[in-house]
Amino acid sequence: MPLDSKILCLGALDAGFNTGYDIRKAFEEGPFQLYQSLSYGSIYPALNALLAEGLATCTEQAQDGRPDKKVYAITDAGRVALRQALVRRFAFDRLRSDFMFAIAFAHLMSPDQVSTLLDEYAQGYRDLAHTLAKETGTPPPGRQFLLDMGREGCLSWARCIEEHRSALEEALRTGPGPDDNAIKAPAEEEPATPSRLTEAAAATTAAGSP
Amino acid sequence: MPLDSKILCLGALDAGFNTGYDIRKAFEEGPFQLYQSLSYGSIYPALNALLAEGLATCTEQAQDGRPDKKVYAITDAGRVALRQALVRRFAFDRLRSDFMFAIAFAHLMSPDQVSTLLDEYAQGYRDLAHTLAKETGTPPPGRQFLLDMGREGCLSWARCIEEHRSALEEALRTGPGPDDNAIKAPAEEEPATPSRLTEAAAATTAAGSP
DNA sequence: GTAGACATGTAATTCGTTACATGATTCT
DNA sequence: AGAATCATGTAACGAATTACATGTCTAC
Repeated sequence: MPLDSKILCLGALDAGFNTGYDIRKAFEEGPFQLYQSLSYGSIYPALNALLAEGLATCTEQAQDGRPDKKVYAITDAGRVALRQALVRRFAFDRLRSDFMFAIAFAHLMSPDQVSTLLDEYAQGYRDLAHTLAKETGTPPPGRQFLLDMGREGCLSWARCIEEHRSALEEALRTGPGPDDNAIKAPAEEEPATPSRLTEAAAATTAAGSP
Repeated sequence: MPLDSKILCLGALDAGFNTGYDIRKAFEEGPFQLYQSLSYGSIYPALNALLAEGLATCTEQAQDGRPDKKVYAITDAGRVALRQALVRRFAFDRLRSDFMFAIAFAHLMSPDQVSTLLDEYAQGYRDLAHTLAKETGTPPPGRQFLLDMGREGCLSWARCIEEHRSALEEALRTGPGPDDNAIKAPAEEEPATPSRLTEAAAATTAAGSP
């Protein structure tokens, strides 16, 4: 039972993001980007649900050039619900990292590919730290904590990569044939036919592109 | 297009986890726990798909007391498919942290609740680091990198919490009425009736429990 | 005796994302 | 002219978790 989209929206409203469009930005580029994600397809239905349950109010605002806006606000009932959700026991953090999983199989890649991957990965975290550093204003202590942890966490993760990559890259250079084991002796059970092989490779490539 | 369950299983097979049961442990308690998750409901169908596509082989093994085992092995075609998947451009890491999101709303909690939450959170990461430190053997350099990063990353995140919590806890003590804003002046638009209020609170509570 | 480890699998449900639909305005 | 920003919403789709179903053996 993780925090669901309704609670996430309620939190965003409490933090001062008051339209569907703004809420998405809060999770995409704003203070919550590191810790949760939420897209339009979840936000707008959630907002309507909150409205129906009396946890939020809405005032429509016509604008000069721009399309009409629906400005939402959290109600007292909404704050009660949010507080209630914050008392529950949380599922522990889950980092979904395709990068790290991939690096586990460095022995299947060329050393160059590994190095490029590590460059890109570390840079991604440094960029994230910079983005978070740009957040302005004087938020309440909790959100300040969020930003501080985000900045430092990203930087120290990037530093950690740089500290450990040399050992990895060294091991790949000196270790057993790093990349040449492309086709080892075929397994004796079920002799994978050439047709099967290409079929499988083609399927994988096709699945990746669209 | 994140790495899907088939690729994840392929990776686990390459890493030497060769039954559905073992693969789950690799993602639950083993070297991958920090970076990906996968449960039985995904693993067994994925394994059968890999078998059908010739990316893995399977030998059934009857056992003394225990139930029968299906021992899988990655094929050359499987290794090609895995390598192919590792070349793609990855979606950037996404940390799902209900803890951190909750702490953003520290101003809605009692200082005690915040402190308890932070204790629990930091301890969770220290425990994780210890679990990872217990991993034995001499894995290939990529998996060693995974373990090293995991241990240090968890520890430095825990340290980061301890370093920043004092500022947060201080701000909550000295700041504006920390917890007493339970019910502020009702919003003038849409005067939330008492019936609506309790209704909403009840609905939220009910939604959380089952 | 009862809880937990070992072991595999399926089906329903719950989610959320992606893509689509619409449309004016401003910046390049 | 074309791309990007602002702005809201829906429907189809995909993917994973949860719960269910089954059964033995060992350790407390």
